[in-house]
Amino acid sequence: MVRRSTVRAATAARKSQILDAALSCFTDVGIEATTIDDIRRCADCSTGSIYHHFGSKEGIASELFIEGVQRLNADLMTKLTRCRTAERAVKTVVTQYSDWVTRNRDLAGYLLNSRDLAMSAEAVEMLHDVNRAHIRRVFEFFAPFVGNGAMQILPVETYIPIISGPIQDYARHWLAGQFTDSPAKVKAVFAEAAWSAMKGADGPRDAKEPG
Amino acid sequence: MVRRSTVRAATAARKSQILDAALSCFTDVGIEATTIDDIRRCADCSTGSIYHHFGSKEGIASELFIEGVQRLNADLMTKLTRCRTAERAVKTVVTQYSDWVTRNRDLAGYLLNSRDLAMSAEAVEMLHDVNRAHIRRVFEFFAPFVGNGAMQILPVETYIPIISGPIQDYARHWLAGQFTDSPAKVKAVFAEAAWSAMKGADGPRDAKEPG
Amino acid sequence: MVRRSTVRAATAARKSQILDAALSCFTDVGIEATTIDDIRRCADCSTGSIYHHFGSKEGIASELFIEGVQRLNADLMTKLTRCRTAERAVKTVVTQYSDWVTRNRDLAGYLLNSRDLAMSAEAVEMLHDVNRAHIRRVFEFFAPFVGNGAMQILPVETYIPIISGPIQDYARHWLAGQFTDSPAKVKAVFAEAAWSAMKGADGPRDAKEPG
Amino acid sequence: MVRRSTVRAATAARKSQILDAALSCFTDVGIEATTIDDIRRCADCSTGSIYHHFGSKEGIASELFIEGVQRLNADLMTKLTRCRTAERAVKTVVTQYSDWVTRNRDLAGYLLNSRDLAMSAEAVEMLHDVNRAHIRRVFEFFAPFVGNGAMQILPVETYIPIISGPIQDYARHWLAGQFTDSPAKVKAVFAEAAWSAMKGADGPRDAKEPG
DNA sequence: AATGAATGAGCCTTCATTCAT
DNA sequence: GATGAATGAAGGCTCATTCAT
Repeated sequence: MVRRSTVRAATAARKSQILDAALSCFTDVGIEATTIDDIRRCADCSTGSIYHHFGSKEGIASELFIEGVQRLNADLMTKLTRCRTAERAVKTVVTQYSDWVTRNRDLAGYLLNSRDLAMSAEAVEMLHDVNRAHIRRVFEFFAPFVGNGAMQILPVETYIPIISGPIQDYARHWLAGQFTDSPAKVKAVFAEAAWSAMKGADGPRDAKEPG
Repeated sequence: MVRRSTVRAATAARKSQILDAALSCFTDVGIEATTIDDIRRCADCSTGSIYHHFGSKEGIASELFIEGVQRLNADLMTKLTRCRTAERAVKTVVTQYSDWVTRNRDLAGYLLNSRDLAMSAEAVEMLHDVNRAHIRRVFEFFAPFVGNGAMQILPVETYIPIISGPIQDYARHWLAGQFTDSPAKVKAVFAEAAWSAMKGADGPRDAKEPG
Repeated sequence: MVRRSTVRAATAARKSQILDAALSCFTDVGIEATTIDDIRRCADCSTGSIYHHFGSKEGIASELFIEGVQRLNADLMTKLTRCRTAERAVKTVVTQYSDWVTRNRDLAGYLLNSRDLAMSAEAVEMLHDVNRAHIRRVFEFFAPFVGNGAMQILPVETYIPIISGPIQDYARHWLAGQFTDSPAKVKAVFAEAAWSAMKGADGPRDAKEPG
Repeated sequence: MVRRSTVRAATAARKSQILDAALSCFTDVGIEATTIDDIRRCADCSTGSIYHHFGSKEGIASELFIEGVQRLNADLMTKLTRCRTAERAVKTVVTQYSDWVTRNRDLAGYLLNSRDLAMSAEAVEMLHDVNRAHIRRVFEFFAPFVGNGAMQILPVETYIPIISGPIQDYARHWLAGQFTDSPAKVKAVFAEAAWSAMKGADGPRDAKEPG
C-alpha cells in the first residue's frame, strides 16, 4: 500500500516535471517548434521516459491543455458561486479571468493560443466533455439572472463572447508583450464594460450589492 | 509595353493562384502542417515556380497575411469615414468586421489564427508599419468623439478589445464550426453591446443619427 | 526438496507461458516485428520477468527454435525406427512431417520461416550440434537401404531436398493460408512422389511391407 | 522528346541504382536489418532521393520483389514454350530455376526468403495479379500433358511443390552457404527426380525427345 | 522472482530549399 | 519563368535492455 502510493507519487511527480518543461518550451518557441529533445533537456529526463508517460508529443500537449482548462474552470466556479447578484457575477467572470491569467501567464498563453492544436480523437472527446459540463454549470448559474430581468435576453451563443471576449483579447495582446499593464491592473475597466453590455435594459432588478 | 504588361498580368495571376492555394491549405490543416508540396499540388504548379515567386514558405504566409490585413483595414476605413456619429462609428466597427468575416471566411480565419506566424524581420517591420498607420487613422477618427464625451475616456489599450473583442471571439468560434449563425446574422447584438460599453456615462452628447 | 521442485515447476510454467506467448506473437506479426512488450502483454507478465528467464529477445527466439527442432526430430526418429523397408521409411519421413505440421501449425511455421533468425554464437553452436546429430542418425538409418539398392545413390546433399522439399513447400503455402487442404490430408500424394523419386532404378529389392 | 526521354532514362537509372544497392544490403544483413542509410551509402545518393523515387523502405522492397518475380517468370515462360514433350517441360522447370538461381544469386535469395515481407495493400494486389497470371499460363501449358496421360493427375496444389520444392530447398541451402555445389551443377539429379515423380504411372505416352 | 519506470541509441521519414536543365 | 529531381538536416518515435525497489 505504502509502496504503491510511493510509486504513484513518483510517477505523478515525473509527469508533472515533464508537463512543466513542456509548457515552458511551448511558451518560448511554440508547440510546433518545440522538439521532444527540448522537453527532455528541460525536464532533465530521457526521451523514453517522456514516451513512457505520455505516448506522444500530442499526448503531452493534450494533457497540458485539458489540465489547464480544468484548473481555470474550477477556479471560476469557486469564485462564481460566492456571487449573489448578477452584476457581481458578471464582473467576477472578468476579474477572475484577469487575475488567473496574470498569475498563470504561461498556462494562460498556452490555452489562449492552442486553438489549432491537433489532438487525438480521444483527447478531443475528453475536452468536449469537460467543456460542455463547465458551460452547463455556468449557464445554470446565470439562468435565474436572465429570468428575472437582471441580465439581457440574448442569443445564447453571444453571452460568453460579450462578457469574456474583451478581456481575452486584452490578455492575448498582453501575453504577446504588446501591452504593458497586466490584465489584473485593468480588470475593473473590462468588468464595467461587460456589465454595461449585459445588464438588463431597464436596469438590474436585483438590489445593488453593498460595497 | 503590351508584352510587359501581359507578362506582369501572367505573373500576378500565377502569384494569386499560389496564394489562393496556400490559403486553402492553411485553412484545411494549418500553416505548420501545410507543406510546399501541398501548395504545389493545390496550385497545380511546380516547386520551383513557388520559390521563384515567393522565395520561401514564410514569404507566402507573410504576403498572404499582410495583403489580408490591408484589405480588411481598407474596408473598415471606407465604411468608417462615412459615419457621422460615435454610435454609428462604433457599431460600424462591429458590423463591418462581421460582414467581412462572413464574406471572407478563409482569409479571416487565417488572420485570426496566425498570431504565432514566424515572419522575417522585414515582413514584421512591414506589418507593424501597416498596423501602426491603421491604428493611428482609426484613433484619429474616434478622437473627437472621446473628446466631446460621446464616448468614454478609458485606458487607450482597452478600446479595441472592448469594441472588437466580442465579435472576434464569436467569429473565432464560428470559423471553428462551433457556432451556426454567421457573424453577419448576429452583428446587431454585438454592435449594441459594444455601444453600451463605450458610450459616454451620461449618454451620448451627439444627436442620434436619423435611421 | 518438495519446495525446490515446486519452485522449478513454477519456473518452468512461467517460461512455458512466455514461450507460448512469444510463438503466438511471432506467428501473428513475425519475429522482427514482435516487441518485448507484445510478449509481455500476451504472457501477462512483466518485462523484468522475461529478462530474468531468457536474458534477451534473441534468447527467447533461440530457445523456442531449438526446442521446436528437437521435438520435431525426436518425433521423426520415433516413427522412423519402426520402419522395416526403404519405402516405408521414405514415406514415413513425409507423412510424419505432414502430421506434425498439421498438429503444430504455429511452431511449424516458426521453424519453417526463421532461417534469418539472428542467434547468439552459443545458440548457433547448440543448434548445429543438434542438427548434425539428427542428420547423422537419419543417414545411418537409411545407409543400408542405399547400400542394398533399394534407394538410389545420389549426391549426399540432394536426399533431403528430394524427399522433404515438396511437402515442406506445400506446408509453407498452407501455413500462409494459400492452400486449403492440410498437409495431413494430402500426405499420401507427397509420400508416393518422394518414393517414386528415391526408389532404386530397377525397383526396390526389398519386399513390399504388408499393409 | 529527347529531353523527356533523357530525363526518364536518368530517373530509371537512378531507380535502378537504388534497387541494386538495396538488394546488396538486403543480401548482406537482411531486409529488417538494412537501414535507409545503408542503402543511401551504397547507392551513393541522398536520403531524399530514395524517398522521392520509392516513397518508403517498403516501397523499395516491394518493387524489387515484384520486378524479380517478373524476371524469373518471364525467363521460365521463354524456356518452357520451346518444350515439346512433358518430360522436357518438367525438367525445364527444374533446370531453368537452377540456372537462374545460379546466375542471380542475390535476387534469388531475396525472392526465396522474403515470404514475410510486409507490403502495402497495393503492392500485394499487384503481386497477386502477377502471380495468378503466371500460374495460369503455366497450367495452361501443362494441361495437355496431364490430359493425355503423359503426366499424373494429382491434386492441383501439389504439382508445383512436387516439381519445384526439391530444387528450391536445395537452392535455399546453397544460398545460405550450407551446400557447395551450385544448383546448376546438380540440376540433372533434381530434374530426373521431378520427372520420376510426375510421369504418368504407365509411362509417358508421348515419344521420348531425341537427345 | 517480479515489477515497471527509466534509458538512449538509432531508425524511418519529412520537408524546406537548391539548382541544373 | 518553369520544372522537378536532388539534397540533407532534423524530428518524432521505437524498443531492447537495465536496474532500483
